[in-house]
Amino acid sequence: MARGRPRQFDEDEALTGAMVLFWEKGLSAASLDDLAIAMKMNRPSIYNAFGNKEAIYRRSLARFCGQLDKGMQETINAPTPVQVGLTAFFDQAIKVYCGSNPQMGCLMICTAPSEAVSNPEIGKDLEDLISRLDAGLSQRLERARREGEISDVHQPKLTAKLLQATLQTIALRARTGESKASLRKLARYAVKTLVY
Amino acid sequence: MARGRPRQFDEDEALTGAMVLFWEKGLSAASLDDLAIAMKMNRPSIYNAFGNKEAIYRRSLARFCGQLDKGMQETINAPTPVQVGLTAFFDQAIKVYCGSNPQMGCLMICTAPSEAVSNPEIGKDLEDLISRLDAGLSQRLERARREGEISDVHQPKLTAKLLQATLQTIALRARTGESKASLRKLARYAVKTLVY
DNA sequence: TCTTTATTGTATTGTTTCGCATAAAATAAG
DNA sequence: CTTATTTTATGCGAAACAATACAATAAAGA
Repeated sequence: MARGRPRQFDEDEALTGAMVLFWEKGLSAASLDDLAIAMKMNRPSIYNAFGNKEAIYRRSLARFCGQLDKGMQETINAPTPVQVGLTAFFDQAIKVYCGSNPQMGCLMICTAPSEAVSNPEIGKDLEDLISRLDAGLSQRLERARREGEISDVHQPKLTAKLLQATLQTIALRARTGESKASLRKLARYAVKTLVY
Repeated sequence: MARGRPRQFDEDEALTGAMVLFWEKGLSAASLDDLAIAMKMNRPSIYNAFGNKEAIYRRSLARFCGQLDKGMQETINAPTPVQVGLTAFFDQAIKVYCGSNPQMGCLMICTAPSEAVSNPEIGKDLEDLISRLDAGLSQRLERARREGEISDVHQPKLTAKLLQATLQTIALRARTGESKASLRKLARYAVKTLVY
């Protein structure tokens, strides 16, 4: 098997390169030449292997959000108090948002909205991520309430949205260069204020 | 005075048209042809009167944020209880974010972040708006605390950031088509939960 | 009326863009 | 060794792009 000429690029590495490019520039401002450099491929190979720019962008989104969602499920559903799990989740996100190159924030929150109106599929991708995070957070809060970990006054679905709001402001503030320390402080205050 | 040939375009109307275009598409995805149509001008006149695309985008940001900031100062500093002022501020923002054409959200929050890394001046514009809103909200909360309107447990600067987080999530959710009713419910819950 | 000043519209600049056609290269199967 | 299959690399071409040159136009001032 593997009939023809073997591939010279590593699919995973190429997609990672694409993701980093889009993370920095968004979809519209990234050219195919940028993309070819970032993926270490030439344009025809890109089209052959992955399709056009938009397809690769959406695939980058999917990969990024998959990791984010999975990270959330793991940290907030770990066998720890709900506040500990949430704090761990925020800390993890802050690490990604202020990662290697600071000023990055969240690929989805910082680059998809500007495309979302003229490209409804990207709008749907954004909506889906928001819904999934709402649902995951809300379920964890409901369980915490059932198990008597938090007060009855909470409306889990709305508190979940405020926790996601915290995540989003962290993403946006990271993009403007706010420090990890400041963002961690904000995250801890949010958990303390919203979940008790 | 007004020496030469009179202008055929209305400066204010042209800038409004440009703002609406950028609000929908962001900076990079909007072409000069789009801009010429939106501003009802031809390209040379645009350059002559306003400079290049980026300059017009940043001017649109400034105008939009000026209105937002002014609206906030007026509503939250009105002679009403702090919760009432905050609710009015959110309601006003929701009206703008879900205005004429729904799915718009906030010009700054939804379009500037994607440009902020490759264009530091836009990053600065974003940072400045966030700072101004933080400051305005924080000052109002401090006054409320001094005047015994809210509890001593609050840290005004951090609570202000969570209120802005609420504003930002409203902007992002509006961009994905979430309904006014749902956003208003979220805003009311945020005020109730964060400011007491 | 003639000059000066400013805006308009046409037309064109050179560049960048995307997507693809084509041929060479490299491997597996027959 | 030959054929079939797949990826690579050069590079093309049409379209879109940002930005400007230039002449025509329209008003104010002298």
